[in-house]
Amino acid sequence: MANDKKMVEQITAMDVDFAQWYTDVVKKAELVDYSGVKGCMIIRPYGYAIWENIQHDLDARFKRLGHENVYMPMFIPESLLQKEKDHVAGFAPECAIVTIGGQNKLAERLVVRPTSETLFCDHYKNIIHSYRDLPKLYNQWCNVVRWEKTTRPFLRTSEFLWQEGHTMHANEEEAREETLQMLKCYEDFYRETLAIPAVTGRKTEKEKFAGAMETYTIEPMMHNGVALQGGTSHYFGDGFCRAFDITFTDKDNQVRYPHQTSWGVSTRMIGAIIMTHGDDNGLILPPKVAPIQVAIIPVAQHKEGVLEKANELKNLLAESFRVKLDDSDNSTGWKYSQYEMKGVPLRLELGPRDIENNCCVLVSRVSREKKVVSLDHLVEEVKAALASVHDELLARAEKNLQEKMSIARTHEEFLDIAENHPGFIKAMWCGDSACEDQLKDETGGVKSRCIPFVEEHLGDTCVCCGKPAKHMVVFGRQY
RNA sequence: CGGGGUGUGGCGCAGUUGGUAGCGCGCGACGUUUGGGACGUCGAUGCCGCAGGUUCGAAUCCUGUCACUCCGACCA
Repeated sequence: MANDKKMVEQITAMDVDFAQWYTDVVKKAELVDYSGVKGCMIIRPYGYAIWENIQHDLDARFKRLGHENVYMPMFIPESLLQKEKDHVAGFAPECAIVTIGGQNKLAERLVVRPTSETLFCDHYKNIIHSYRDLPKLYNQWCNVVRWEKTTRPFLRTSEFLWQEGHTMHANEEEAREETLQMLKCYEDFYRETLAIPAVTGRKTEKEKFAGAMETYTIEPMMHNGVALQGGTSHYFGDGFCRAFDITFTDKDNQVRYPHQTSWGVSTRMIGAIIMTHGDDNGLILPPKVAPIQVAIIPVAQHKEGVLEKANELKNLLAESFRVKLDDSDNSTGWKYSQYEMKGVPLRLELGPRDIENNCCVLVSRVSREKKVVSLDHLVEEVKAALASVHDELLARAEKNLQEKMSIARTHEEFLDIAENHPGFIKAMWCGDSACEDQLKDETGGVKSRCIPFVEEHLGDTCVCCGKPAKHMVVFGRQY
């Protein structure tokens, strides 16, 4: 049995065509189907179950930090969206707008929410009056619509599912703290739950969210070296509050504007999982979000006692794990491939020989090595095997991130790396967005990802213009 | 928004100089199989993207239109 042999012919190899590989995996693993509306995807049960697991984990993290869930309308009156000028300028080009209700033309057009800052502000205006009303720590799970020109399942879709946290604070310090805390929350989630390492930091002026004073971002690197903006956390200052006239009376009897944050992650994370962990045999799911953690495959299931024993193991394991016993009449080989394609982290094979010896075979999706284990300590063995899958995935992704991280000290070096070495590039930068534009033009799409929290001193001058450098920036192409 | 490509059973495709639609996979039944995508027999499935036109006759030729897709540009 050759481990390096590609077992699944329906999936295009990564090296041949990464984009096609991605599309194949998304379809063959039954995560999505295309719908009749451009850019809108049907998230199938297996894909949606991943999202549900993500939600459960993240939601618990948010609540532990004191946040409450709410639900806002999906329609925003156009005038409301226009209250904050930077915000509307950023989103206007990609809004879907409802103009007819029933049979009648609407008096005011309704924008299908691309994000809900304005709705939250409109509501906060009514419920925030005193410092005693602060902080307000709200979150909502919902869908949003952004009319994208080019779309790809999970990575960029016209409609997507996400969570958006919107908080209000009595002062700047507290709001800034919240902004950073939530980015840290995302970073922990990415590592601990998705097994994905990432670069984190602050967006440059040019890449900031429309209307924000600061945007912080988490930027994981995909297997092919391309970045994915994996989540953002924004500090707004009091800009929206001034535009929406939200005020409160502080302890000292002074009327003040609250300070605001928002933060969000979306179904795009599923795209990050696919492109970070997947291989030529298909998807590999981090155990903590895998809808099926253990697939039990009976061997020679028609033989006396095999299915009975398999069911017994299923019931035992189901107390601690998400388990599926496949007793369909597909061949065992077909089942092996099927669950590998769908990224199930652990396979358990059980046949007559195993039953005779009171053991079974565990196969990790990452290494595809078979390990014979005794049935006496099965729960512990499975637990350890799943933990090891998580660790291996994280280690592998970290290795990829390090290997594809380059340093550019000169302009020529930057262009050479951009051309010949896929991945992130660390370089010094003067702070002028003209240099960002120039580098992007010259390289055909390499943009600043962020100014990392921990900067290194790589030199004194900007990699683009040669003027004194202000920051170290991580650059890269993005999805 | 510019440039290219593709629309034919569920999926992937073939279809010659116009003659009334085929293959593989999948699907269903039965039988044999079962430790890395098994095999045989039988069977079901088509407004050939849509609308016009040419013609005795159009999947095929002409015009228009719509959708999808890839590469740019734009964008979280």
